[in-house]
Amino acid sequence: MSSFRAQKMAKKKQEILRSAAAVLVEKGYQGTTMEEIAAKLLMTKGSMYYYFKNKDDLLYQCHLMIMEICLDGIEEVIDSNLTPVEKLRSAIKEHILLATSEKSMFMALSKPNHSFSEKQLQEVLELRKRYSHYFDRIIHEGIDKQVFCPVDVKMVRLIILGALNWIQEWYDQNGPQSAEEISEAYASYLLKMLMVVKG
Amino acid sequence: MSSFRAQKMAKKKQEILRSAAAVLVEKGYQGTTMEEIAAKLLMTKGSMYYYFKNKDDLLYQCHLMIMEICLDGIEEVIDSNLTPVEKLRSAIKEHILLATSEKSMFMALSKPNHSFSEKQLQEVLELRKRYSHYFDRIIHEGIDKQVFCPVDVKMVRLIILGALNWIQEWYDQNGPQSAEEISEAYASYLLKMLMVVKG
DNA sequence: ACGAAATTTAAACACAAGTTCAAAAAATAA
DNA sequence: TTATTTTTTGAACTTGTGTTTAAATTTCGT
Repeated sequence: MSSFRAQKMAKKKQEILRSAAAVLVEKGYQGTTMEEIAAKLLMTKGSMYYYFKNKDDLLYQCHLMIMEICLDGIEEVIDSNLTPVEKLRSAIKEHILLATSEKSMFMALSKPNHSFSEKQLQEVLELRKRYSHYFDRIIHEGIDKQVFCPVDVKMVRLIILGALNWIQEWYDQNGPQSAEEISEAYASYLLKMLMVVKG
Repeated sequence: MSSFRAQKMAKKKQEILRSAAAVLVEKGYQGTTMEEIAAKLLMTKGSMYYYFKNKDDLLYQCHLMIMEICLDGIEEVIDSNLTPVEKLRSAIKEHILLATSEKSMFMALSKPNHSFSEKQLQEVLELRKRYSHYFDRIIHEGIDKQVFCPVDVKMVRLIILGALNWIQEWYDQNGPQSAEEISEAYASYLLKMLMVVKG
């Protein structure tokens, strides 16, 4: 019955979340204003409160949405039949494409500064941990199959994700190199870090 | 004569800048308040204005100070007689030590969002470019001497600095691994990315 | 110790941004 | 069309924070 209404509301929520994500990534948590989020959609800030309890709630759900997209991407890679090398390459490329095009990543909530409730914070941290864990699994698999040399998995994962996440700091849509080129280069250089030296 | 007074004033400015840098790194630009900076020094926010024109001026000079420390560190490395490998290792370790102990890096002003004047912004960007350039020089030197394999220097530098800068997002003073251990690991893994494969 | 200069304070002000709300407008069902 | 429900609006309220300022306090040379 009212599923039509419900759908419409859900769609509007999505729009708002997308707009919020864009501002969030560009301006950071403190710099994101309800007004700017609304303005992008030709709405007034007051009407945001019809869809979300408050700013924190909005930005929290924004994080959930972003993380969900990321997780969907890497889970597809994990479940594929690719070799560890190709899995890692895919995961890296996927991450970069998301970070540059979709322009949203877990960056904004880097440090747990926000006024998120403890429950919200734990949820976001949990999703992030799950994402990191998938990278660890790929690396482990590679080591087991002896296509990657034995390394401190956590350290290498931190290096990789650090390098990837930093891209948003300098990436420019109109810059000389496309996201595609960047991701190719990043994947090959980062993989080299893990390659066994064939004598 | 009054150089005593001047010195005292300079010292106080330094203290304020240090306090500001700490808050800045932790809270980000928008999250940094004059009150918090002052509170750390048992001062009132009003007295900050005796030393700095306004918040922007303070945070701008804060950036200059941070960049100067970074540049001093890497210039010492550049001018040394170390091999390219050791130079890069030193630069990486120096950067990590600064980022974790001194806890200040160019992070905070990542994207040019702020209300900095155009002149201030250009100055900060210029210093940052200089810092990046030193890394490029080391990598180039290694390639020329054939201890590093030929790579896209800019890309590799972005990967390295990205990985390093991201450390502040997760580093915890009381965590299991010391900054020293982290820097050792990072240096060795990142260098592997550049090593020529000896057949 | 005295007076001038330097420094700090606390209160006041301005303004931006999150939030609330009653009324208006739009959408929908009858 | 009319009545009811949903959605949007715009203004008002609140709070936090940057900034100013006059007065109080401290510092320091003589």
